[in-house]
Amino acid sequence: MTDRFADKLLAWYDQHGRHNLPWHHDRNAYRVWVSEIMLQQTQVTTVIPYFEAFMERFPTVRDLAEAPVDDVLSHWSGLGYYARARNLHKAATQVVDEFGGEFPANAETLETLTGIGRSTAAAIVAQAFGKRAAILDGNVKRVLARHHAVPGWPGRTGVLRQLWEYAEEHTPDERVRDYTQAIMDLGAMVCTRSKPECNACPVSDTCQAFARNETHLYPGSKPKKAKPEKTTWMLILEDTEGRVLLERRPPSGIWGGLWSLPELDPAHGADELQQACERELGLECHEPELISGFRHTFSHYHLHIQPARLSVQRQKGVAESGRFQWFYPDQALNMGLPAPIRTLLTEPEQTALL
DNA sequence: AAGCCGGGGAG
DNA sequence: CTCCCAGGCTT
Repeated sequence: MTDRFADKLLAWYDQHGRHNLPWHHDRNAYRVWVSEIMLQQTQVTTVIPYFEAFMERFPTVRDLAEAPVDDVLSHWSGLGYYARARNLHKAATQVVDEFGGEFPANAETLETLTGIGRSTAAAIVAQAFGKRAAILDGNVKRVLARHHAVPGWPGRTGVLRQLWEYAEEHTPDERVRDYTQAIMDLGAMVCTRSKPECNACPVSDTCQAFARNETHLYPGSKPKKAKPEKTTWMLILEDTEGRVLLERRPPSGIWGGLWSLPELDPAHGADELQQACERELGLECHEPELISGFRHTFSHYHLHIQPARLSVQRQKGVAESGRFQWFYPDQALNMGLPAPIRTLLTEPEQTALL
């Protein structure tokens, strides 16, 4: 490239970039790696408090590798995409067992670690080791799609390949660490999704979308499809000591590995909950108290959650075996809970009359 | 190539 | 409400 894209970006970054994010301090491969995983599909402002707490609890990759996965999930609770946490824990053991606790300094080897793909590997190589590597996250996709007027949704293979080519082309040999931060900062602060501040952009003079006054057309938007609606009963089962029953979710699938409330099929009417609890959970309960339901939206479907509280008078065996366990409220809140379940257990719930 | 996998910020 | 965020894995 002869348009000095990187030089202009770096000059802007020196003046206006974000130089004080938590993972910029005490920079090492471990901290960079954790931040990159947390930042996948997650905004910076959301990540910051999670990153701080996580580093307090797991200061090194060995601390992480030696920790119970439940401990890792509890620190991920509310952040979403929990496979990231499971993969992070697994990768930590890989780093310790296969690489003696030292992160590999090249992208190809980093990609053998669970949860690290092409862009994350490049980010670690550049940020932690200062070696040349091209990244392509959501910010960079938007900047490059506009700058080169690349049509189409970046989820399409051809569009993605074209963007990777531009990403490689613009990545400089010098100051790669600053450059990767600079192009992400530009995307986050100037070349924003809506109403970009092209007046403040250091590369607007060579931006094709800006020249055509068509920044709003790039990048192409994702084709949307309707999300199915699902419904479930969520049971707040309390024993005589004030403990609540939680169920560990299967290791894969939605909320994989997290502790959640026992559920019942929505085909059951409210008047059948007592029987169902006894038959399916082995719990003799009092009358259910219905709590106002709410809708929770996932990336690919909506879930209507209908909570019901039942006092348990006698256990007849089944529960407290395998995946079911009783917790005192403060214990429960220290577990890896899905965000809506945490809210449900925390907020003073409004009760609806049956 | 398309689906799966969360939760929240911002408009 | 919609859109998308420092994506990767599975099918």
